[in-house]
Amino acid sequence: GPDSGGGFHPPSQPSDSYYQSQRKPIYDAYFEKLLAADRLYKDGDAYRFRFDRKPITMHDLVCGEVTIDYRDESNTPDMIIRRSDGSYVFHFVNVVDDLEMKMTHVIRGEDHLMNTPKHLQLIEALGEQPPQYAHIPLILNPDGSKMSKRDAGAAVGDYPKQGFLSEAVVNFIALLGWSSKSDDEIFTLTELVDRFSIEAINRAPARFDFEKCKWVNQQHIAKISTDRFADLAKPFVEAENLPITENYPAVIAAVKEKVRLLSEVPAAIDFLITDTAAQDDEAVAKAKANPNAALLFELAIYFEFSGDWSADIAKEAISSFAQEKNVKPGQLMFPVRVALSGRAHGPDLGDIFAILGQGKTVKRLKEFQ
RNA sequence: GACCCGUUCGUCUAUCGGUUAGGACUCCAGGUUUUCAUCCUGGCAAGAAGGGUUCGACUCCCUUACGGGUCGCCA
Repeated sequence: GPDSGGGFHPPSQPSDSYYQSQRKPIYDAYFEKLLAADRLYKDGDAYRFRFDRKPITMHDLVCGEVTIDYRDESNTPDMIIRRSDGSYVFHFVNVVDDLEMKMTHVIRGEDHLMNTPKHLQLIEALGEQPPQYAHIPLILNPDGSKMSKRDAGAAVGDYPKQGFLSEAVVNFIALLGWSSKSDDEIFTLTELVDRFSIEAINRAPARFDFEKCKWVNQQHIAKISTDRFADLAKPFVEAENLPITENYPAVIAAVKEKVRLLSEVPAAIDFLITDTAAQDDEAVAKAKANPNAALLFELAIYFEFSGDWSADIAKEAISSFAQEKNVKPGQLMFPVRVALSGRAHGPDLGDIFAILGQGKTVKRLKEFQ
């Protein structure tokens, strides 16, 4: 339908003209009203609305009192409201729809601020009462330039694709130009609804900070259940052609607090579910240079003859083995981690032991030469 | 160009005439965690500039600079 809340859909979408054709009788009626009030005049086959030549003051909930002087005709030429082809322009259908729907508040981007006196004039000419307006600041690119539709972060549909949670995105965007006036920043949707107020919105445009957006996302991931996290992460895992094994729940639980984006999940778990995961060459080289790397084969044997197998048992085994060899367990853990995962960072070592199982743990330790 | 709106750490922000200008993200340094991460502590870092008003200004006023928005038979 007509866009009253910012430019999110492309111009001349078929649905728009279809929508307008359905509602044409309604628009025609309002058009007749203006015609009868002698506020319209022809310009070719189109119709222009004659503005009242006086200062128009709006009382914006965010911007406060703003006055535009319509006596200056050069800056405010009478506007077309009906095109030569009989269709109505945005300003007109927008006003009529808001009136018809009995809108009480119109909250939209600041790019519409200068349109508002036009709408106010239309509403006054129609003898109706205007809604309350709130014009919120626009969001800028990280470098301060204006954000256009193609810029990163502009399309809300891109966030899920990049691995953001919807509630995290809502939370982060709310923080752009608005503050709870407290030190709290992470809010669920209901908390946000509870705390948000138009009065607390700033007037200056804010820049989009991708890093903080990711941090907010991480905070929300930490808050959701492991089950929901597993469901949300699944499409990303499948997109990387990784199998959803029966130990997927355990695998996913091991990395829940380690990722900031859902899209980071595949790379965080691949070594747990396949044997062909890419390795971090730098970490591998560093681990091999570690003096304790020479002990890994022996540790593998030690593990191999351990009767039972669990995260705790394996950790215990490392401790006692380290004691035998007179090294600190902590120093043994880095090369073990790299031998098992191929990288320097990852899940808790106990989780890795448990998920990989005794066989794979022993095998990877032995092969790490 | 005209007309609107704006300007506090790199970024998001608190402050509604009197504060060592606070918090968050990022970064750095410690600490906890036998590992990774989390977490905790500390650190770096700000009132665009110039004039006023005032006992006193980030806060009020003016000018300049800079940024954003709007000036369509687009939405």
